[in-house]
Amino acid sequence: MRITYRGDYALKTILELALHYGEEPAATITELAKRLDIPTKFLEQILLDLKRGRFVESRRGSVGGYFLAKAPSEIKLGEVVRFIDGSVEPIACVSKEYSGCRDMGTCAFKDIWYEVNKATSKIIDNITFEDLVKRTKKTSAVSTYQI
Amino acid sequence: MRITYRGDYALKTILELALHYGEEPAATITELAKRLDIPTKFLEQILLDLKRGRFVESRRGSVGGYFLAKAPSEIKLGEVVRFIDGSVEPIACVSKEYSGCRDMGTCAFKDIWYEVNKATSKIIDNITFEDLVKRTKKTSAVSTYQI
DNA sequence: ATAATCTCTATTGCTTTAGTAGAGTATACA
DNA sequence: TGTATACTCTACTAAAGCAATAGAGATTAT
Repeated sequence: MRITYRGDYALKTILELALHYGEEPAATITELAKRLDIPTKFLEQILLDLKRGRFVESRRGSVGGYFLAKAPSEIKLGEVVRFIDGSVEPIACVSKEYSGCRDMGTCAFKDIWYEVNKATSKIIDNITFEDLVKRTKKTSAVSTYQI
Repeated sequence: MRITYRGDYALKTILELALHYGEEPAATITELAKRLDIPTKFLEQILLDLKRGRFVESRRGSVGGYFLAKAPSEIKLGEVVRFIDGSVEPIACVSKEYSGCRDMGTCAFKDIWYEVNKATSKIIDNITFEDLVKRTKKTSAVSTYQI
C-alpha cells in the first residue's frame, strides 16, 4: 500500500466533511481547498471521483457545495484508500485478479505478502470516519507516537 | 510499502543463493537469470546493488559468480526490502526525515500510518532467509492462504 | 439575468520503473 | 600469453503514474 497525495487529500477532505456532517452542503470546493491547503483544481477532480464512489454528494449553483453521502460511521478508512489509491497489497501477485505468476505453489514470499496485506487491512478496515471525528475533536491531544 | 519488480527479483535472487549457501560461487548471473526468469541485464544491475548493500559477494573470471556475503540466518527480509525498494511506510510523513507537514500535532491519520508501518515491519523484520530456505525445502507444501 | 458553484476533458511537466546497450575489467587455464 | 568466461560500470530509452493546471460548459438561487 502506498498513499499518494491524491489519497491523502481525499481522506482529509472526507474528514473535514465529516466534521460538518448534517450541514447540507457542508462546504464548497474553494473553502475545502483553502482550509486543507489543497490546490483547488486538483481537489475538484478528487471530489468528482469521491462522488462517483458514492462517498460524497454535491449541490450545484449559488448555494451549492459538497457533503457526505452517508454517515461518518458508515465510511471506513480502507474503503476510501482502496477506491482512490487502488490496491492495499504490497505486491500485485497478492490479489484475486492476478494470474501471471509461474510458481504460485512454491513461491516462498507469497504467504508473507498475504500476511502484510491482512495486517494492513485489519487496521484500515476497522476505523470509520466517526472514529476519526472523535479523535480530531478530542483533539490537540498530542500524538502517542514518537518519531 | 510497495514491492517493485526490482525488489521481487532481488528477494528471489537472494533466496536462490541462500539455497546454495556454502558453494562459492553459488551461481552465475546467467544461471540465476534463467532459473528465476529475470532479464539478464536487469539482474546484473540488481546484483551490483546487492553487492553494494553487502548482501552478496562475487568472483570475476572464468569460474566466477555470485554467493551470499553472510549466512542466510543473518539476512532479514526487511533489510533487503528497505535497501532495494526504499521505505516501508505507507506515506512519506511517517518517517524521521520528513518535516513538510503543517499539522503534525493534530493530523488524525498519522497515528494510523504509524500503526500500519509497525505492523508491516513486525512481519518483514522477523523473517530471515534461513526461514525462507526451510519453507522452500519443506516445499511443495501447499499455501495456507486462500485467495 | 447573473453570480456562484459544480462538471468534464485535455494537457503538461516530472519522476519512477523496467528494462536495453555496449564497452571495459578480471581470472582460470590451456 | 591468448582466449573464453564472467563480472563491472555508465548511459540511454520507453512507458506509466503522479500532481497538478487550464479552460469551457452546465446548474441553481436570487
